[in-house]
This record gives sequence, C-alpha cells and structure tokens, in this order.
Amino acid sequence: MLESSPDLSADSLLAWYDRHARDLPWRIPPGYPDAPDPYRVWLSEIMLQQTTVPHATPYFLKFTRLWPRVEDLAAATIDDVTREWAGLGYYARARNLHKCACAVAELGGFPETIDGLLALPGIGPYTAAAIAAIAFRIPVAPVDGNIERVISRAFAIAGDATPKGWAADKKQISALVNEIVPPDRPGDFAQAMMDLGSGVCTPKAPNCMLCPWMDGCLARREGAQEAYPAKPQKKPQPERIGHAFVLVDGDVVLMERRPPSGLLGGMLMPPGSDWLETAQMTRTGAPVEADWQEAGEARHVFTHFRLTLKVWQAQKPMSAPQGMEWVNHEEALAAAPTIGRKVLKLAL
DNA sequence: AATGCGGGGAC
DNA sequence: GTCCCAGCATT
Repeated sequence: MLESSPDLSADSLLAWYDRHARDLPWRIPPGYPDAPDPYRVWLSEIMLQQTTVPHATPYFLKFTRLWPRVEDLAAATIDDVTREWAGLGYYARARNLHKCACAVAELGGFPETIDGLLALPGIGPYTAAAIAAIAFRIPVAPVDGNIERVISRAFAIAGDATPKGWAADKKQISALVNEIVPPDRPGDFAQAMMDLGSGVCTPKAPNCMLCPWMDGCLARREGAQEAYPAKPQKKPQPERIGHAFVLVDGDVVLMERRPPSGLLGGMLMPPGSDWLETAQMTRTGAPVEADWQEAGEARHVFTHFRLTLKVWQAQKPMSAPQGMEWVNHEEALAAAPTIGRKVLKLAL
C-alpha cells in the first residue's frame, strides 16, 4: 500500500479500544490473556438487555455480592431474586435468570457453544453470541442496537423504514459485522463495538471526530449520520387508568404478589383495580371495606401504555383480605417495581 | 412477522 | 414531549 487508506477494519477499532476501553465491573482489560468468568459475563448481559450501563451497574454489584457464583444464585429463592431485581424492569428476565442459573448449576457450568447457550432460558441470539465471544473467545459478533447503528452508518445500510425493510437491514448488518470479527480477539471486538456505539456513534449528534472509523464511514461521507439506521416508527401509547390501595397497619402495609407471568409478573404490588383505557371514575378494586382517603395520583410509562393510578390510603383493616400479605414498609418499597414505589410513596 | 414486556437518561 | 437502549419469548 502506498498510503494508509480509510478503513472500517477490526484493527483500527481495536487500536482505538486499547486506548479508550471503558472500565466496567464485569469486564477484563483489553488484550488480557485470561477470559472473564462466564457467570459474570452472562449476568451482565442479561441485566444490560435494553438497559443502560449506569442503571444496571449497581444491580450487577449487588447480585455478585449476594451470589458470587452461579450455584449461589441457583440456590436462592425466586422471591429473593425478584426482590433484588425490583426496579430494573422487564421482570421476565429475573424469572429466566433464576431458571437459567438452576439449569447451569445442574449442567456443571455454562455450555461453551452457541447452540448450547441458545437452549438456556433468557438467552437469545444476541446474548448467546456475546457470551460466546467474550467468555469463550468464539469468533462471532453479537449484534445489538448499538452495533446495528454503527454498522448501518459505516456501510450506509438503510432500507425503507418499514418492519420488513428493517428486518432485511438487520440480516445484512449481522452478515457484515460477522465478516469483520477478528478471530484472535472476538470479545474485545464485541465490547469495542459497544463502546463505540454507546459513547461515540450515538443516536443523536454522534462524536465523529473521536471515531476510529471516521474516514471510512459512508454515512458521514453523505453528511447524513442520523438518517441511519432506518427503523420503522413506533405506535403511540394508549392511556390507562386504575385505582391502587395502600392499607397500613402500624409498620406493615398490605401487598399482593402479581401472577407469575405478564406485566410485572411475580412482583409485589399494592392491591388495586384493573387498568382500563376507559376512565373508571368510581372507586373499584379495594381489597377490603375501609375509610379510604385520597392520596394523589401516580403516573407511569410502560412499554406500550401510559398509566395513571388514583391512590387511596386507609389506616386499619376492617377485615382480613385473602391471598395478600402484610409487609414491612421498607421491605415493600424495596421489593416493589417502580410504579409500586410511586404508589407507596404517596401514601406512606 | 408482530406484539408484549420497564425504566431511565439524553435531547 | 421523543427516542432509544448490551433483546427475549410468545403467538
């Protein structure tokens, strides 16, 4: 070569990563000879699904302190796991986390193949590839939202922004990035791509001047970085309304465990009405007869609807409710998902 | 292929 | 307010 040409290579990305890798609790430094503990890689990947690093980090530190090995997590109860997961969201992850820990403990360790990993609960194509690349040094590229964005910009891949077009784009992106994976450093490559997407090639106002692929990036050459990736539009969220009831007796409060699957599955919540799109003006869903007093409104945004809960508070139970439990105030706040915490804070 | 499933940070 | 994030399971 007569001159160094602008490139989109793993070498230039890894050279950047060697200098700028983030220091994260589940990571080993770039170029480190030993592979990281598969348990810690797996735990971090599950927590980081659709979840930011700052949000997941304290949970990762807490979980590894409580349960240092996968066998420890397998020995925990599901209620312990969901309580510690409270506030992190997507609670099916917590249920699958415990199932997966039990399966791995039974197997005697994590499977060291993509197919073996894929067979475990809560592990899909992305997470299987991430664990394989980072923990087992298998030359494969995990493809997450960050990497989709980086690759779609670097190679100017953008279809018609329909669900079908975006699905085709994703296949092309996955094929492309898997061609670039360096066989000797697949784990560092995966994490370098994530750091690049998270800190440099951001959804809005990317910091192209800091990017190791600046010169080769086709989207930048077009001056249209934010046109990539071309994702389909999201549907507007409907509004739902309901009532929530905080019944207090001294230092305990009445809580109810939700059904094991579905929205907030298996989580502890103050009892209440159904959540409907049509306004329920009259109070409904109270666990017992009581002198209910208004305590304000709790608002919350879920993935596919917005919720307003009218909160009611009473001091002493008039009768014993069925299928619910009395929980210490602090324990209730700790174990409840965020909407439950909002309700409790209005009434306690 | 489409839908259900949390929460928070950046803008 | 909008967008999106180290996605998966289910249908």
